[in-house]
Amino acid sequence: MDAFASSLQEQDIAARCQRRMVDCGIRPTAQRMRIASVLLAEPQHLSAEQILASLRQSGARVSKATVYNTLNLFASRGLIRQLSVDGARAWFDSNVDAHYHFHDVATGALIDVPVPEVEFSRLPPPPPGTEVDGIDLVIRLRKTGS
Amino acid sequence: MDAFASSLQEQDIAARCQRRMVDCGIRPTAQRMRIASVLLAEPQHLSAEQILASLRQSGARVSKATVYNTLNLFASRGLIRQLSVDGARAWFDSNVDAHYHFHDVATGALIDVPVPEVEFSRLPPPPPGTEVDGIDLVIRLRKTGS
DNA sequence: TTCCTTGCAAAACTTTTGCATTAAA
DNA sequence: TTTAATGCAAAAGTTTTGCAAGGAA
Repeated sequence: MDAFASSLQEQDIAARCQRRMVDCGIRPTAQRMRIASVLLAEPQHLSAEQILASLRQSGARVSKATVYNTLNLFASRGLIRQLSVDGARAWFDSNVDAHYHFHDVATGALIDVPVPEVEFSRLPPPPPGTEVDGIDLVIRLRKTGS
Repeated sequence: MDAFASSLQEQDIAARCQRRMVDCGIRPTAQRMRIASVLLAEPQHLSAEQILASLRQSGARVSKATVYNTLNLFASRGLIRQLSVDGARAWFDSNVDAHYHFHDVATGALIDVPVPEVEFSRLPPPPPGTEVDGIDLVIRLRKTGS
């Protein structure tokens, strides 16, 4: 049993990470397991630096380059999803099911919006030679009254 | 008459830029006029570096810092709109009227989608204490068949 | 004079890359 | 043994900032 998966819950997460990585054709190395276990522990949005900090705090020995390269690998294989909500940095979403987002610009908070909460009664046809690959919807929020 | 506004059309653009800057409470300095004239010449999406290159090519003497600072000023005053479609860099949209975008991920092309082309028959209520500040909708496109 | 704006260079920040080392199949 | 993954440092790319100089009110 690995040191980082000491509790039953952590073992569950680790097992699920490994299964999903293999399903995505990703070899589950030690570092990739650590990174996946942080991000896939629950539905959440984390930056590369947040993930690196979390790994360091838990004593894991993972380099910055590996974190970035691994997150790019995960995103390209569909294990996670990369978001562009602000220009400052990339956010990685552990929820790859189709969904949208609320974005509180003041706090930076991102909140998932399930697909059934949004209905389009009209959408433009894609330009000739193209088809819709996906829809990124971000509902920007401000504090009431401001 | 300024060298950069030699044609009648350029004078029109310059006059419109000046009017809009004053309306937004922005003092129309020489550099700001040059930057606004590039971006506001037509509805378009440009990066800071593209604007800088365009200015340099037309012989304007504007520093990189001023381009970035001015674009941020314009965006904060509502003269232009900053877009986050890819993580790589910020895009500045000369069209501040509400609208959405197609985004061809392969080519990077951004195409405006007018508001009437999209209808929402259902939207989630904003979380308590917040209200909707705006809706960013990006319809990602891929080449047909790929 | 006073305040605002600009330019330059340097710094800050995020992300990528080259390459030697290590680990895995 | 052969290939793939990792770590480190350096580089690359974008954006911001400190500060001196210049320009407008």
